[in-house]
Amino acid sequence: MRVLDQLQKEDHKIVSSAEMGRWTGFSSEQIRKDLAYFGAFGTRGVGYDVKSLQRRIRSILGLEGSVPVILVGGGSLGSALARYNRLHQPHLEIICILDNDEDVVGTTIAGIKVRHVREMQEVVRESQARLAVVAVPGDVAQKTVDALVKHGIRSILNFAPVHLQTPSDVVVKTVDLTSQLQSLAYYAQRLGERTPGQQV
Amino acid sequence: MRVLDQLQKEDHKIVSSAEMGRWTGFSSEQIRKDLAYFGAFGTRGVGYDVKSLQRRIRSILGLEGSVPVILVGGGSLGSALARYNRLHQPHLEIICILDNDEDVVGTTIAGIKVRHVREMQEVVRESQARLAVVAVPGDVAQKTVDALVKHGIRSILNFAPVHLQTPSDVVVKTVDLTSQLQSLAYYAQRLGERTPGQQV
DNA sequence: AATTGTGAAGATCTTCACAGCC
DNA sequence: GGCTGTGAAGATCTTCACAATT
Repeated sequence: MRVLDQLQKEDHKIVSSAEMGRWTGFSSEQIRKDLAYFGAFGTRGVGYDVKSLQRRIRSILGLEGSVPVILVGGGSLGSALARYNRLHQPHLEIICILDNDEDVVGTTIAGIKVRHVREMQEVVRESQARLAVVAVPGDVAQKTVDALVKHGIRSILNFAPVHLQTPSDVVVKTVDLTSQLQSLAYYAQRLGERTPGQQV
Repeated sequence: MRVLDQLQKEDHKIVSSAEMGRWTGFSSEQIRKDLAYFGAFGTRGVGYDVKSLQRRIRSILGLEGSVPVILVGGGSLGSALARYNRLHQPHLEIICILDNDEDVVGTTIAGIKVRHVREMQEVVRESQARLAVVAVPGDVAQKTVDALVKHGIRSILNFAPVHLQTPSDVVVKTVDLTSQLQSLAYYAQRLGERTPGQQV
């Protein structure tokens, strides 16, 4: 999606699986297999039409129209995410920030209203959001996620450093920044050793 | 590591692979296989000694003493990362922030000095850092990484939304927040379907 | 001539199941 | 009795290689 958006901006009409491979680090076969899984999108001997592929992937991802996202946690990480302007792209919209700190509730971060966590149910209902970003401390993350799931959230991007339990129809993706850095420390110490794949 | 630190804080002496599995979402076999790869750390019939396992993993990861980390990019994401206190844990230390904005250079973010990117070589040499975090705009990320590698950085945590080219002995881990959310949108739209694994 | 879409082969990762040890 | 460490089996993922198509 990212590569297609870029190519479209640069007015490229056609792109091959090999080119997409170069821009993403995947092999061309992998690109073709993954796209073919959802249908035949390309033209043999030619490649893929940038605009039409972009439209079809967007539709597969469910990124048509405006997709509402709820952000829970208005601390330093939460507000950075709210300000992170790449998240303010046409199809994803952080519609509300929920926090439990009365001093923050009522204010605005990056133009987004901060409301109290206790209004979660209302906010989910009003917005029909199915997607949430969790940026709360680890010790309240499970509780937060349980509440989100109860009110209808189906997918969660979690920045709290804990493994979350959810029903099998709710998808959680945890991004633990400290763990990421710690695992990179392993490679940083092993100087001189050369291994084939480097993008971890 | 995260789980072991927690268990140690709670004064647990012994932990089994099954318990670690519950805390991380991995199967107990997976935990045992992964640990066994580095040696026999447990005691049959008993489990793993929390403190000694913690020490051994810390040593394997190269997290003994203080590991210096350079952060490039003092924008909203960069400074949020600097302020993110879980990264200020005993063994990882962000020793410097590099930026190209003269207005930010010379200031301090979360107690960390901001210096100009042109001082990169000096900063790497002084600190002997091998680890860097890249939080710069996508269009300058490759250039930034090339410079970091040239000056001796071996592992990079990249938040720029681009695939980076590096020599095979340099490890890059890219965290593209927008892509993460976009892929979660896919699962959010598929209501009602139940699939076995949910932690993506 | 070029590039997709895809079976088949190959490689890798995960789970099973149990011997070995405390 | 309980839990680790690990070969073997099973499952999944990736690459190869080429027919199909423009």
